Amino acid sequence: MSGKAERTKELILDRVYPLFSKRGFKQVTMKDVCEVTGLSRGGLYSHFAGTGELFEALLGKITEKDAMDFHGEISKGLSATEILEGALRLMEDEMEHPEDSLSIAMYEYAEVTGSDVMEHFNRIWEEKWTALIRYGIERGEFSNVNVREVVNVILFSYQGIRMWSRIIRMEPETIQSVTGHIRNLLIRKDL
Amino acid sequence: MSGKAERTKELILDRVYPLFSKRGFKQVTMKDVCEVTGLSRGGLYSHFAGTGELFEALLGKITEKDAMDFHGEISKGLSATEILEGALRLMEDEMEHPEDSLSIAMYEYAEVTGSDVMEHFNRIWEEKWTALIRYGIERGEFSNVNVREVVNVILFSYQGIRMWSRIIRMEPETIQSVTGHIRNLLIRKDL
DNA sequence: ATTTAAATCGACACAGGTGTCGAAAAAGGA
DNA sequence: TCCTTTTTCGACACCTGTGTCGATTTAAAT
Repeated sequence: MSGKAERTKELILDRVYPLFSKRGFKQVTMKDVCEVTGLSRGGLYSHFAGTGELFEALLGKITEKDAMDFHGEISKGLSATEILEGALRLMEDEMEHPEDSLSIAMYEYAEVTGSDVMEHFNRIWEEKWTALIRYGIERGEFSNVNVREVVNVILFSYQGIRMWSRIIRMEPETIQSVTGHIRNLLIRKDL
Repeated sequence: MSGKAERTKELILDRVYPLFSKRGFKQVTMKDVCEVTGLSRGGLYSHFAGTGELFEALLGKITEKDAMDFHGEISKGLSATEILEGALRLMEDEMEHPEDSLSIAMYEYAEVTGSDVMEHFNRIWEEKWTALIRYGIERGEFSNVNVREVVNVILFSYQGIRMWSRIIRMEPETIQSVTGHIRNLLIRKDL
């Protein structure tokens, strides 16, 4: 009788996503999960040992769809500038709608459990941006910037905005002024 | 008998600073405060109604010493470059020792209570950096950058690093690569 | 030294979360 | 249909924090 259990697990994971994306990790209790799934405490615990295990399972399910795939896009013959524009648009979307993303929950999860999920994700994004900028410089589309510096600035201002948009009112222009800066840094104007 | 109460309040505020700076806001309980002050629950509550009020009092006491006073420094006849170097060093120090600062606690406090402390502080720093950069441009020391863009990048990457250094291992060079970028952005090399 | 008001104590009731367990219900193979 | 195994239920005991309050101690004015 394995079918039922699997289906229930799927149901739980589906229902629980908005909970974590909107509230973060710490603010989600098993009681909330009960309400949103219609299951009882006992029913829940026979699938997941707690919110930690639940969130890990959710992460495992989500991680696969990887939003920004430079290498794939490069091989599709896109220019560095085109890829950059796509990436910046993605960043803007996520920064303007932080409630749809698990980033904050991941941050809190890492904070609470000491897990290294964030180091993992951070490294992935670092590598991707590094690859993109190198590619753009090689092709002569981008200025010859210090790659390490610019990558760090991109990643940290991105993360800074994400965290801060939770607690201070953030105008879209503020976000766009940062992505605009990145664009100006990279794209050569002397062509 | 007003003297005693005042002294006890001072004692509490002194003892409680490291608690908030090291653990943030949410992770500090009245029990912790009891331990660190030697007072009992009742004794504490007759001074502060809870960790919220306690933290607010701490903020009020701290706010006065304002680390970065551009206008004062400008009137002392310092060059924009000198002020910038001082500010960057301050940023580096705080980013390398986040456990000595109340920033994280303030962030969490704002998150939990919906208070606008952070908006306030954010605006202050925004104004100060704006003033500094304009000053540097006027004096011909800084490049003619887009002020708004650069100020936002500075503030957000600063805040991003501060948040993230809590959960991922952060090399000093990483931090320096960001302050280095700011320096390169601003200081003219064509002189 | 006495008195009075302020400051402190610590036991208490409460709130909201956790994880458990035996009993009940549902699923699906025979 | 019946019987076994899986799944689900919800009451339970526990934990950790909160804020309160009458009793007690301490400070300082007279």
